[in-house]
Amino acid sequence: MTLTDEEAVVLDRLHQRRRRFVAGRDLVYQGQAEQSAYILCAGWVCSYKLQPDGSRQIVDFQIPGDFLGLRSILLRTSDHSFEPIVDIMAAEVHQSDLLDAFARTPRLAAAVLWAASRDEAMVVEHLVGVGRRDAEVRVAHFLLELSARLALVGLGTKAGYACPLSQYHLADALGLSSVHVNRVLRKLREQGLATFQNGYVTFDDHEGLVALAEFDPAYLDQTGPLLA
Amino acid sequence: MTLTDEEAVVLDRLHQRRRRFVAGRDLVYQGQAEQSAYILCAGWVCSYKLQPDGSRQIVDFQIPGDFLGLRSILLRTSDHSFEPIVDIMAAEVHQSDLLDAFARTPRLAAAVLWAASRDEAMVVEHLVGVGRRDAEVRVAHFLLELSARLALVGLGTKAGYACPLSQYHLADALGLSSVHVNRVLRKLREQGLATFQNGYVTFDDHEGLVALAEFDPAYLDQTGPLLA
DNA sequence: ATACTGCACTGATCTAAAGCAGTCCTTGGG
DNA sequence: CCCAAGGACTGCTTTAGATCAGTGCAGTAT
Repeated sequence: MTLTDEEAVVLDRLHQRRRRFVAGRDLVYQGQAEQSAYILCAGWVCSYKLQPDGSRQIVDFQIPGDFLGLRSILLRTSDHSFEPIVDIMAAEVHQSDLLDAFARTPRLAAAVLWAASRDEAMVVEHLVGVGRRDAEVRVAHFLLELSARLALVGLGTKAGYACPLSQYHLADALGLSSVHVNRVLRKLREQGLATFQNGYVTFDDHEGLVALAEFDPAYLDQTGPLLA
Repeated sequence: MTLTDEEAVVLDRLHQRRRRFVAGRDLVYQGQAEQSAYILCAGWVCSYKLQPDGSRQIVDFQIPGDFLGLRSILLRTSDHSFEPIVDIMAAEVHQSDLLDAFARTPRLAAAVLWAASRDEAMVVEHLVGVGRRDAEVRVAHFLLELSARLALVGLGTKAGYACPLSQYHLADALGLSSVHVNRVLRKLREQGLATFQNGYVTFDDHEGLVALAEFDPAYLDQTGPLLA
């Protein structure tokens, strides 16, 4: 899909208003003005849902380039919260900006919604995986998943990548206790498959890990939108 | 969002070509012509994903009125399969029809994608629940969820509803073994909360069940699209 | 130099749910 | 009428992972 001039202009305008946020404090609280989304420029964010029982399920991680909170301004079901994992930089997008842009360029609207739908599909993929695999496979798969996503934006290789997540983040994302995550990581390390330490993930045996996780390397081939 | 005449016409044209399918045999195999979606007119369908280990995760159930396979023709990631649970009637929608409709009426495209995104959000909701709750709460919640959806299309009340699902379906949807589903159903029955038997779900104590499941009755308030 | 805090890490115990193995009951076909 | 097949149902055993209750260690504040 190639953009018309007008679409390009509209799209560009969305990238104004950069702001920084500090790690740990939820985005909504910081960016109080209720109805905004963000485009993440630098840093990591996680989107999560609190369960009635107090535990939280991390639904997805956002890395630089990802859209963030799109759904919450489109369907005002303020379903998730967002926590910056490190200090981040993000471009703020007001609801009015977006709706405005959509009204003017419906093709753009379709494209954005398409992208949103695709992301959602990946989340489903992830959650399905979480439900069925056992802890070790889950962790292995997760590390590979992240690796693939990061590689797309040039933030990692087959050897490893920088990763600011704590074991608690892993636990909340994978539906495990942090204790168990720790044990599983040790096991992966002892088996010489992967090392998760000091903010860095190292693939000691990428092949072996892929095999263990039954990871499909075609995982996120970016087939562009059909809405040409 | 009110439709223009053209949009109405285009939308109408999608409802041609009704077909029937028999229970148990996958839709894709029956409707071989690879790129079609369906609008379900009568009957129940489940969409599922096979896991590498052979088990399957039922991701969602479709009831009359639901769109079906939308994603597979929009993002050609043929991610799910569809199995009719009973004999069904569905309107076939070819990929070309839809893309055609979208090109002609972008606002319609946005609306449809919006709906798709909303459905997806509900799936996420469901899967998150599956990951965290224990078996009893999971089953209770599921029965209520279904009830709410069915009530919207006039197929059930607070007293109960007709439900063609087997205990195996429940198991695959909730990520439990059928054995365990059976036990949990017995427990719910013995506690006088709900009865799942002979193709019928009866809420013996709706209040109590809602309490047990921590079910949010505002669950699926249909907030319309903002894309007016 | 000392306390406090957050993260990584460990061992021991407990439990929800899986897996196994089988019965009963209904339905439909030969 | 008998047999086969699928769904519902049960008891027993096993296991993955949670929970509890810590230790060790770095970084920062006092």
